[in-house]
Amino acid sequence: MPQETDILRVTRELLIRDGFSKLSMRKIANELDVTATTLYHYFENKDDLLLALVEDSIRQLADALRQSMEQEADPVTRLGILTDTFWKFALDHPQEYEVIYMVRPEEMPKFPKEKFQEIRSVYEMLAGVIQDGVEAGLLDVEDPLVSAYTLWAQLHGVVSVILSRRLDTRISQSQFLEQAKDHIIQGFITQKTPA
Amino acid sequence: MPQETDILRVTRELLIRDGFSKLSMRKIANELDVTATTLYHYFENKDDLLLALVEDSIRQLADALRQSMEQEADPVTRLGILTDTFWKFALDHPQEYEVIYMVRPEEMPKFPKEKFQEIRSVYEMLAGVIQDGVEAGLLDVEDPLVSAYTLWAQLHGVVSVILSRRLDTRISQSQFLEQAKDHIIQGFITQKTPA
DNA sequence: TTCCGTACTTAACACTGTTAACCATTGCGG
DNA sequence: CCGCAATGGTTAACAGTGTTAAGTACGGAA
Repeated sequence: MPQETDILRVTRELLIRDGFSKLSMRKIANELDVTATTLYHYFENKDDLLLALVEDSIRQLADALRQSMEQEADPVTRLGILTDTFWKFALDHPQEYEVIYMVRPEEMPKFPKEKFQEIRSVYEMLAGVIQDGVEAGLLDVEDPLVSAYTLWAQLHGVVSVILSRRLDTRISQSQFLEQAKDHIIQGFITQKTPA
Repeated sequence: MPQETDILRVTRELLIRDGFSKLSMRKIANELDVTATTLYHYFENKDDLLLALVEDSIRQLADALRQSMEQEADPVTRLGILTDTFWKFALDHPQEYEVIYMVRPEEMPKFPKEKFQEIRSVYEMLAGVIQDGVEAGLLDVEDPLVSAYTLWAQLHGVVSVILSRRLDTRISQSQFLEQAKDHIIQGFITQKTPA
C-alpha cells in the first residue's frame, strides 16, 4: 500500500537514475510492485504527479535559501550567500532543480496559481534583502521586487548553462561561477562615485 | 519527394503550432503526405532530426547577433544592442529559441562537438566586444571569454523565466527586461572611482 | 534487357498514457 | 452477525508513440 510520498520518492529516484525521457508510469508502478492504474488513484495523470514533484523541489530550494538567511550579514554579503546557496542546491541536486523548469510552457496553464505561493514568498525575501541594501545606500535598484526577479533569472541562467552542458570545455566551472557571481552582484551595487 | 529542408520546415511549423509534447514522427510525415518510415531515410532518428533543428536555430540567432554588430558603437552601447537583439530574437521566435535548450542533458553526449563551431564563434564575438571595452577602460572583467559565457547565461536566464511563464503577473515584461538589462550591463562596467 | 540504387510503403514490435470494468479486503451502522 | 460502502488494488483494452525489417515501384546506366 504505497503513499503519495512513496510515489514521489520513487519517481524522483527514477528521474535521477534514468532521466526524464525514460520515465514512465509503468516503471514507477513496477518499482512499487503495483500496477500503473494504481497511480491514477493518487494522481490525476502524469503531469499532475510531476507537478507535485515540482512543488516539492521548489519547497526544498526555498527552505535552503531561507535557512541561509538566518545568519546576520550586510545586504551585499547576503546576496553572495544567496547566490552560493542557490547554485549549490541546483548543482548538488540537478534533477531536483531541473524538475522545476522541466514543465513545458504549453502545460503551464494547468498549473494552479496558489501553488506558487511558496516561490512567491522567496521572491519577497530576495526583494527584502535588496530593499535593505537600498536603504543602506549599498545597492542601486529601481524596484526591489522586479530586481528580485531579475536576480533569480540571472542565477537560473548560470545554472541552466551548466546543467545543459553548454559550457565551453576550455572554461572551468568554478571560474565560470566565480566570475558570474562577481558580475551579477556588481550589477546591483551603487555605481555613483561617492561625493 | 520531400527534401531535408522540407522536413525541417514542417517540423518547425508543427512545433510552433502544437508544441513539443504533441510532436510525433507520424504527424510530421502526415503533413508531407508520406509515411513515418520515410523520415528515417533522411534522419537517423527523432533526436537527430531535432538536433538539426537546434543547429538551424542557433545559426539564425548567431546571424541576428552578428548582423547587429555591423553598426559602429562604443563597447557599452554594443552590449546593449546585443542584449536587445538576443531578447528580441528569443521572444519573437520562442519555439525556435526554445528548441536550442530543448534537448535534455542526458541526450547531449550524442551532440557532435563540431556542430558547436557556430555558437562558439558567437561567444568569441561577444568576448571581442568585451575585450574592446576593457581596452577602452570602460569594462572591468577578468577573462573576456569567461565573461562572454556569463553574459550569455544571464541573457538566457531572463528569456527562460519569461518563456516558462515564471514571471509574476504583478510585473510587466517590459519593465522586467529593462531592469534586467541595466543590472546585467552594470555588472560589467568598471566600478573603480576615477582618481 | 538486366541490374542497381533510390524513394517509398506495409506490417510489425515493444513501448507509452489512460480508462472502464471488476475483484478483494476492511470497517462500520443496524 | 449481516450487509454495505469505501479503499486499494487488479485485468484488459484503446489509441498513440519511436523504430525497424522486409518488400515494392521506378528511373537511369551497362
